[in-house]
Amino acid sequence: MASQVVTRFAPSPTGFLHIGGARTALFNWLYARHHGGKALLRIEDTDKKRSTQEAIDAILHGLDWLGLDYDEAPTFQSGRADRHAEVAHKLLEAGHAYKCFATPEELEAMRAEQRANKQPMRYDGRWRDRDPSEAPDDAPFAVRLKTPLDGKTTIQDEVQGEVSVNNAEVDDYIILRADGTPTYMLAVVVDDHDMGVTHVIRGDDHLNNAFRQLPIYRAMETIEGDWPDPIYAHIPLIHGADGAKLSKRHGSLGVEAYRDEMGILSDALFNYLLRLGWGYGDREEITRSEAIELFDLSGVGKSPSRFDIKKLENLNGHYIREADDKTLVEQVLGRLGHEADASLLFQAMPVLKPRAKNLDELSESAAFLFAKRPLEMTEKAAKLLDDEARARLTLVSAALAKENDWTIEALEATTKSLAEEQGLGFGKLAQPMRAALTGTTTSPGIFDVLVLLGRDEALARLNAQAA
RNA sequence: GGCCCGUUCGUCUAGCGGUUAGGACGCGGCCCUUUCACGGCUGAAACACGGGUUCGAUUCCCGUACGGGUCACCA
Repeated sequence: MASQVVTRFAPSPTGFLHIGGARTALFNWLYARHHGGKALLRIEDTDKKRSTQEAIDAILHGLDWLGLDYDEAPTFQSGRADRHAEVAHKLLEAGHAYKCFATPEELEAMRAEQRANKQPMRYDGRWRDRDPSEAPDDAPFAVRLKTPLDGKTTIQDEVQGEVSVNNAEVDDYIILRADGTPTYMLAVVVDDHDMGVTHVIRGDDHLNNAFRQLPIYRAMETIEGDWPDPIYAHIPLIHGADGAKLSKRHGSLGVEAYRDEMGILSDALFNYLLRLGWGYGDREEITRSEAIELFDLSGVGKSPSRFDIKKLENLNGHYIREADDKTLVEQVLGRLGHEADASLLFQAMPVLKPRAKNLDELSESAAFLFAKRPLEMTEKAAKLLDDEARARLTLVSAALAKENDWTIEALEATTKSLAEEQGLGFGKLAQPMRAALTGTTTSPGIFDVLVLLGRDEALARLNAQAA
């Protein structure tokens, strides 16, 4: 029986869930869901100095907002140090690891010399074959993995293809520190094994680590068996618009910043991240369920991709148009910063939402509904309301005041016949109306505005600007 | 510096030996139109460079250049 697919997302809680991490999480989640396997989450919080509870919460909330759920409670790496040490000791006993008594100062001197001689900076194996009895009594020691000296290791990466590294490139790195705590390299392997992870999908900044981690699997396989190599998939990193590594300055914000500050919808970010570095023919707009159905590692590109906010916003506009009005009303209400009439907003939503590419724009476009007289005018609107325009508003106001049927159809008929009667282009009436009614020069159709505002408010706003 | 990875329009990508090199975002034009969007049509825009292999290379191989990643008792 083929083993079930198990993937994991393993962030270090040293900051928010940024775009790159979110995409790694997404690909892991999609791969598991596509194959009917398990998606797991592991918090790599072994660096106590840099890990914070705030970061853990931010990551959890970010994943939740994106709609990525996990099949088991998160594993906290910090709670598994004993198990990691246990494996380290098994490796030690079996001769796959050894005690290194070199001091940090000694190692730094070694590296300085290598640097000076332009040699690769690697541990030189000085304690690899030395008898521990040569060490001073009670001297502290770290445990190093005894990695193969020659030959080469090749992996079949699901994204990068066949990748080989000469074993000589991999030095005997530390798996257990002098204080007995495990290093990242050991912890990852032990946790992945214990969690039953079959597919390690991670950023390609870890590609070299595969060749460091594999020797642990192979050693443990010989010791106790049932430590098969995982399948690796190293996905390219995301770069900023300028091609440089993503930083806070250009796009590597936490996902909650996209939600709160930029008014991006979860569905839009999900879709955007999916298409960044992955393609499926001509498909652009892809729903969550389609994504699960279509996603595969073979569609992941090998080159880094740049973050493009314009495309995200375009997609966001699409999802705003698709979103149901009730949800959008809730979102906008939270952004308006004042008490607003939810039912009026709901009524207006169908004509508001096709015009917005993010929730801020949507909220701004709704502001005129709740504005108090006298309306604040934008510069353009004020300029538009010259004496002639005000005179026209008087005519419009008078004509509309006689209108009993306050519907789009009736108002349009009345206004258009007035324009014809006066020998005016319709725009000569509509633009001043828009300015008077909304205080701006852009809005939904003018008759939609009239109806949404209601007879009394609409006439009052028109009269306020009429000559 | 050693090692590893990458390179199709500005950006995201399709392509998997023979295509007028396709789509999307963005940009220009036109249409729709009361504004702004939406929508429709349309235009400009790419195989990094040099060698091979081959009847034929965007596609396969090797270099070069340019990007990126990684080399801790961090993760």
